[in-house]
Amino acid sequence: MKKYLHILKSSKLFAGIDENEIEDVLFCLSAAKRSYGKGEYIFRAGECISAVALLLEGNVHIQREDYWGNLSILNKVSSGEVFGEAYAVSDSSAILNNVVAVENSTVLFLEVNHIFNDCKFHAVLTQNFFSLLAEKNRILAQKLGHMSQRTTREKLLSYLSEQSLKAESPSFDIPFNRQQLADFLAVDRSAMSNELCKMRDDGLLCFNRNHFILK
Amino acid sequence: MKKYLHILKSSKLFAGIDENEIEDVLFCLSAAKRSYGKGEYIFRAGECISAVALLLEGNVHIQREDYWGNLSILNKVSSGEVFGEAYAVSDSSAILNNVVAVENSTVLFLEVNHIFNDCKFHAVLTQNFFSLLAEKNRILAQKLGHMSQRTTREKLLSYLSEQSLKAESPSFDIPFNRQQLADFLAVDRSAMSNELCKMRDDGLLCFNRNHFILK
DNA sequence: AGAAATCTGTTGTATTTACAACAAAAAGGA
DNA sequence: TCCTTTTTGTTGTAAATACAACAGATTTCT
Repeated sequence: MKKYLHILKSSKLFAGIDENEIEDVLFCLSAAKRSYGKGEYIFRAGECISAVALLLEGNVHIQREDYWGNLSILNKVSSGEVFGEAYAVSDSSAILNNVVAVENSTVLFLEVNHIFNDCKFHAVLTQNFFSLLAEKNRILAQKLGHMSQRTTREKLLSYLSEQSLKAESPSFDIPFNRQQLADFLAVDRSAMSNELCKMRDDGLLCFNRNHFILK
Repeated sequence: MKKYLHILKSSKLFAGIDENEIEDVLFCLSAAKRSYGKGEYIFRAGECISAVALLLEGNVHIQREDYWGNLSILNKVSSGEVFGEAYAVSDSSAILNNVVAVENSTVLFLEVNHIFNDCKFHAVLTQNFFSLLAEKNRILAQKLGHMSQRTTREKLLSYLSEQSLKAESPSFDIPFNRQQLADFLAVDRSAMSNELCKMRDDGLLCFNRNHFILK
């Protein structure tokens, strides 16, 4: 577990908690670690969960597959980030999406309802968890902003602008390849690829693989 | 304020709090009431807020308007429901969407960060607020599910199925007229209207105004 | 290095959607 | 009630997107 201390220390859930106290918190939250191979499912739609997941290592996608093999990617989770939080609290309903490891990943499960216990870290954990839920909320609202755009070009610009803003630079990498980006924005890959090139011809941006520069 | 006690009592934020204690809680949260006329803005994109809003009366839309007059409705809020919660907690960023009264409305503003104060209701308010944030989260994820559908027909079916499930009946009312539903699903109204009629012809459903029956 | 697999861009066609304009129906106000 | 406004459905055309198929480039694996 020591191996992952730096991840935990810098995760938003453990903000303000001293490094040598983290072990205590993990115990208090009945932490359990598990590893997943590439392509393995961590959660499946329909499940009910009582633990939030903190990604220690790897990358996972929150996604949905329909009968016809269409894939929609709701969100990408990188190491240090938390997922499942909205479905783990108290009386919640079943998960809506599958959660899949897109590469070998290690996950730490934390019994979220234990943070209401009267332990030493109660107050700070509660605050952190609040911020986490609120932030996830804002991320989802932002994604809805992209998805509400009517054309592929507008969706791309909306998404890329956000990424640029997040990177605080017109030059940045995105965490998706073309197929994943298309599944994330709910458009056809080849049509999207085509549109990207048109945007480049129009002088809006340039790109190479997953590196983009907005003009 | 007495006039609205039944709304407060049944709102999720005040769940588990006794009717005669509500006044105390309101005081603790520095409650402030304000009324808005139809079409008036309650919040504007870009603002930073420290109070959550609880709708006492009326209806509001969380929406965005772009340069060309296109409108996107993110969500509808009915009386008793809370909005702005993701942007009011501690260190949050600016609001992304406008919040507009679609009819005459009365709003109660509550200083959300006061629930961390050590008052008598601290624990239950915290729990309630957690559930609220988690639920809003799930609602947004569900809407993303609708918006990820590739065709207008699929979007409609996804949305209407959810409404039917929520009503626990194949027969139900939706809270939008055609234009609003189109703005909610980010499609063209006339094309959507057309698609609805085709779906009726295909025997998938029938409808009259905002009443629908799924087959 | 060489082979296999994956990723990206390109093109043409079919389908879907947006847009605009209008008519009918319903709701609201005087 | 009549008039006005709003809402909904309808149609045709233009534009955008999905779909399929393929070629070149890049990465991965042995």
